[in-house]
Amino acid sequence: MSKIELLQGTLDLLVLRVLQSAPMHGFGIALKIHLLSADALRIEEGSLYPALYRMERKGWIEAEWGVSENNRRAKFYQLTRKGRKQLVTETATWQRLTAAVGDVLAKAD
Amino acid sequence: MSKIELLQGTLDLLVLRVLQSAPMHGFGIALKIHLLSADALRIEEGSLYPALYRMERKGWIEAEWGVSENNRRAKFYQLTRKGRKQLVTETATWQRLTAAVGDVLAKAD
DNA sequence: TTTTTTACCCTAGTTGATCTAGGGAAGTTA
DNA sequence: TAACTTCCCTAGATCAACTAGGGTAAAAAA
Repeated sequence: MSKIELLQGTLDLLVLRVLQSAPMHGFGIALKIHLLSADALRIEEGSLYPALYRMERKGWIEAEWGVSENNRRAKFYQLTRKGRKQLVTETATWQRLTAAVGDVLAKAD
Repeated sequence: MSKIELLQGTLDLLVLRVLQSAPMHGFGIALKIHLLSADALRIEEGSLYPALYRMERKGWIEAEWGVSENNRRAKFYQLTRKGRKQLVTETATWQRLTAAVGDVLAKAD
């Protein structure tokens, strides 16, 4: 039995959006999403790291090893130009789909 | 390469909501969602019928064979008490998660 | 100084919803 | 009678997310 803490397909969007504000390491991305969503969204590491690889492979983000605020070894990700474009289209898709679901929920009678 | 026309996890919610207004057969459910969403959501039959079985197996809906408006053999589904409860909780979850994603999108800077 | 905790990264294997790509039957229209 | 529409069904593929681990090194606690 698996808990669903995330609408499937939104993780990429969330990561892209958080990275838009600043380059960040994986652990930090998860933390920030958790905080900004007021505890509503939890990103499991087993979801996050594979997602980061996918996105890197697609050329949306790129990584660089560095040292974190806590003096730990960390991989910092930042958006590429392609990633910025992707963020725009995914945001639009998100708006369109959620609006559509909202319409059905509101008007079904 | 697969097109994503739906946020994963929303199909059950949409079906439950549409059935709340009236019992309906599968084909009609798909049509109604398509119409209400102004063409934004398309339910493939290969997604819909397995979903209906799942939901029937979970006791959220129940089926009865009948005859459609077009004089065709059709299976009419309606919500059970359990299905109505499920609709309430899934609607709440939907609101919570989309609001949370909205927060991240809005406040990430 | 040793132990425990925290911060960070990684991955193999499973699950499960959705899609693809069909097939079939029965009524309607041409 | 052929073509089209409406309606139902299913096997197999895909792929994102989850489970459930493992590892290293710094920091904090004992």
